[in-house]
Amino acid sequence: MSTTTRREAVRQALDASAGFRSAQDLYAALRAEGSKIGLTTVYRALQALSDSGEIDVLRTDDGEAVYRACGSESHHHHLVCRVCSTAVEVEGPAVERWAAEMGEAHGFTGVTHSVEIFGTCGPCSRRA
Amino acid sequence: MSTTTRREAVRQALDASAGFRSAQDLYAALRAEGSKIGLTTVYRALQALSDSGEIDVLRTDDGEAVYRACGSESHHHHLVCRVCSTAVEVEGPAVERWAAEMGEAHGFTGVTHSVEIFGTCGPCSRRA
DNA sequence: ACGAAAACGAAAATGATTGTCAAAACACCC
DNA sequence: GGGTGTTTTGACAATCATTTTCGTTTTCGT
Repeated sequence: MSTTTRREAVRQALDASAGFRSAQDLYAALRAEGSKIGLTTVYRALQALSDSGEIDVLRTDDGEAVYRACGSESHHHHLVCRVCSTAVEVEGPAVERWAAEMGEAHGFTGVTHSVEIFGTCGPCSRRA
Repeated sequence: MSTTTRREAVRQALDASAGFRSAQDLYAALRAEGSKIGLTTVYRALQALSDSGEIDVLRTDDGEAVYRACGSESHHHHLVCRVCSTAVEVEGPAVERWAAEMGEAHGFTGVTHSVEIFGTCGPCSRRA
């Protein structure tokens, strides 16, 4: 195929969806499209993509890792639908500042934070 | 004791530590103290305690669930040390408001959020 | 085209968490 | 004290996402 091959296929599969998807999920989708890709490779591609900061990762409540290709390369957070897992990128300068201040105030160094907002999106709410 | 003995044992083990601990971890600690408790029971106790809101749960980056007995019953977040997992409870009214607003602005309903701050605490920083 | 190095994929291994199920602890009544 | 039904418990097996392992195939530089 084309360039750094299979990784591209995974990235495209992610680009094609608006929300977060699990590795197993992406694997199934790719196989369904006829790709002969292996599960191992999907995991490796996702690992590489998240290491290089090209995609975002988070953990669902039941411990499964889910991934998403994001529009902006800069720091941001997500508003995720519990039902269809569609995600909207949001920013909150105040939150960044607050987190940094809290860390400093308690003598912590190398402070980072994780913020996710969950809810049911409009369409899914109406459908219920 | 009305509220089962085993659950109490787990709660006390949690109370005794300042940070987040994993189920496996607590199980090992209890066994080390001579308790004949089973792993299954530890999980059941933690489940029950978190269901009733008596303890907080979060997932580490590698997907393991960790628990903590918190001082306040009200909504709050944590500043957690990456090294020793000691946790400080913090509040951020501004963050709560921001999360709610974001959800509303995008037509989401039943909005909740998860916020955790990570860093290396003073003592652990110095030790490095 | 040729060999080293990197990428692949199938199957086995890992490790946390959950399900099963029979035994033990308990409650309540006689 | 003895019955009897309910709840809790824990050893062990089952699940399931994620990792490892390890040949095999591709990619690349020359």
